[in-house]
Amino acid sequence: MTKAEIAAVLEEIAILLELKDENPFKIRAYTNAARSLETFGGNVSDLQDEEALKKIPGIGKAIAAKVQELAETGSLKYLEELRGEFPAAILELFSIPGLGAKKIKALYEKLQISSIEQLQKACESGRVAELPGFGETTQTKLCEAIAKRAKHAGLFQLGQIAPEAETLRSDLAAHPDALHVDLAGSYRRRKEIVRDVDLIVATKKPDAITKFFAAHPLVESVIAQGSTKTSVRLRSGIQSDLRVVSPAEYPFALSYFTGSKEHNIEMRNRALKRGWTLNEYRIAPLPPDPKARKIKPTTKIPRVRDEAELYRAVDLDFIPPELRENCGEFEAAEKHSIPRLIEKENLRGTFHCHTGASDGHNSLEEMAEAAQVLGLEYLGIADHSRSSIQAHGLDEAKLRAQMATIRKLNKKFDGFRLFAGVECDILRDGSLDFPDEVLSNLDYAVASVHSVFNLSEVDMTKRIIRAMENPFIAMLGHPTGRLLLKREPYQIDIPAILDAAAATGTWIEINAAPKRLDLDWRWWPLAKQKGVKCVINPDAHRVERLQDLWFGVGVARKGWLTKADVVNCLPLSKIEAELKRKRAGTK
DNA sequence: GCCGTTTTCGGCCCGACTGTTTTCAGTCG
Repeated sequence: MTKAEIAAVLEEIAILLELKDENPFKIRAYTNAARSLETFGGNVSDLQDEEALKKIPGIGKAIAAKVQELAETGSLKYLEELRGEFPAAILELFSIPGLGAKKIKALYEKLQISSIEQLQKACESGRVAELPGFGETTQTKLCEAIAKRAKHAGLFQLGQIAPEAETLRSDLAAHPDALHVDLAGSYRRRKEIVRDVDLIVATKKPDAITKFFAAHPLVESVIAQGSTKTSVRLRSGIQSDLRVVSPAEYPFALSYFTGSKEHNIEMRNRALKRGWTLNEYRIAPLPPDPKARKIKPTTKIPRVRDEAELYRAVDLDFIPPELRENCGEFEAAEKHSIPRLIEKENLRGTFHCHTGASDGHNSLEEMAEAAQVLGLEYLGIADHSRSSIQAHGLDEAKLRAQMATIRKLNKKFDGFRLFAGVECDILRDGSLDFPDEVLSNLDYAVASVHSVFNLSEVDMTKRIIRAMENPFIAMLGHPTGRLLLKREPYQIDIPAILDAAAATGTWIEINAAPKRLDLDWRWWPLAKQKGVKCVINPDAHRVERLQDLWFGVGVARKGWLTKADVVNCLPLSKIEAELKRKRAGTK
């Protein structure tokens, strides 16, 4: 069982406990444990050691034993017992907005409804509106929600919604009554998957901003509208929430709605320890507790005009939004050891791009031109190799021809260079699609898996490590092969891959295409610790997509990487020597 | 069920919005 699968089981337990009307804090404990496990950087094999498990925050004795049982046997008796108490389809009701555990329980007990289909019938016959706590409006809304369910599946790739999010931000920022505007939420934290788009606006005229937002051309329908919060559905199907606050409240609102939830809880705890209460509007002194035996000393509340001052108020250095996942950022901010994270401007070139020669859309000249417009000093061309038939992979002759064209083009450039490479398929047994004498003529090669995804973890790991051991493979492309929200990663032992990368001097790619963002940010602190170098590549198949590098930088920042960790932050004058290092045997 | 500078029991973030109520429960983030 994978980590993600085990986390999903814990989530399911939480939902079933909710249906049983269990102690809400017990429910939260399971939800917390699931989240904590998802962000845990270790290996699945670590999950079989109860002592190691208990060190993960939010996992204590009881949950550790359950995770261990899952990791060892692939099933869990406790879960089976819980599942036995409700029909299986009842869980799908949680995907309907407006329905939570209490209402679902009422529907089940009073009307024996345990699936979306049954709910739809009951709504149509008017039986739902008759239940206590329900009404005509609720019944109509449920009907609408069921009809729209497929379109609003609720999860989106970051890159899918970035254009809409940025448009809303800039249009709100241009409004004369908007004093500050920011995108918050998981978008600001650069999570690879987002559920909604959060916007915070500081203003003295909240009504004007709210009206402007609700009437924006990107808004399809208004879900809820109050004095401080407006929720809408955008044309793409994603939900967007706007909060309007006063300028004084702005830093608190921005911080609060940026999250993550786990990060916020820790922030509040830190405020509580100082005798304050922190919410989305302000820091205030704690109201006196009549039960307290002695009066708690209160620290003077400092002035907070921006997020940096908010962190300073609780004795922390500023924490960049990408790190706010409660994964060690508080310890680092306390010790003044938050690294200076990589920025988009640090990138000087990139390596994994395609042209019309394989499955891309633009010529070498067009790709080179676009890279220069972005301010890059070099661009590596890595079209597909011959085995990738579906992507019109290049045979040896075509590859040689492309190489010759690149050499010729390079004579014309001033202060810019194209590197001739290939995205070489890793075949089933770990051998490469081209022999060494072909690879050795290129400036570099990316090795990637594009076929036979269903090997066992052991075989897949061996296969990829064998490819990495080839001296002409400079970097490993999209290491897990995942397609976000579409295809699961293949089974692979990432720590072993990282060890091999460190031992062979092979760079690991952050594939910046929004559908991949692979290798995932959660692994990079471990990679860095092992001395593995990162390379951020857009895997661009057309000129516009070179800009996906921005998403890759977001992943690197979430992975705590600095410009020293990312090889393509090196200028043209230094990168060539780095490319030759591995094939020369000097790592 | 987890956790610990109010610590091994007794807390556990908390405010906005909606709809069904007539002061609040449920849902959501």
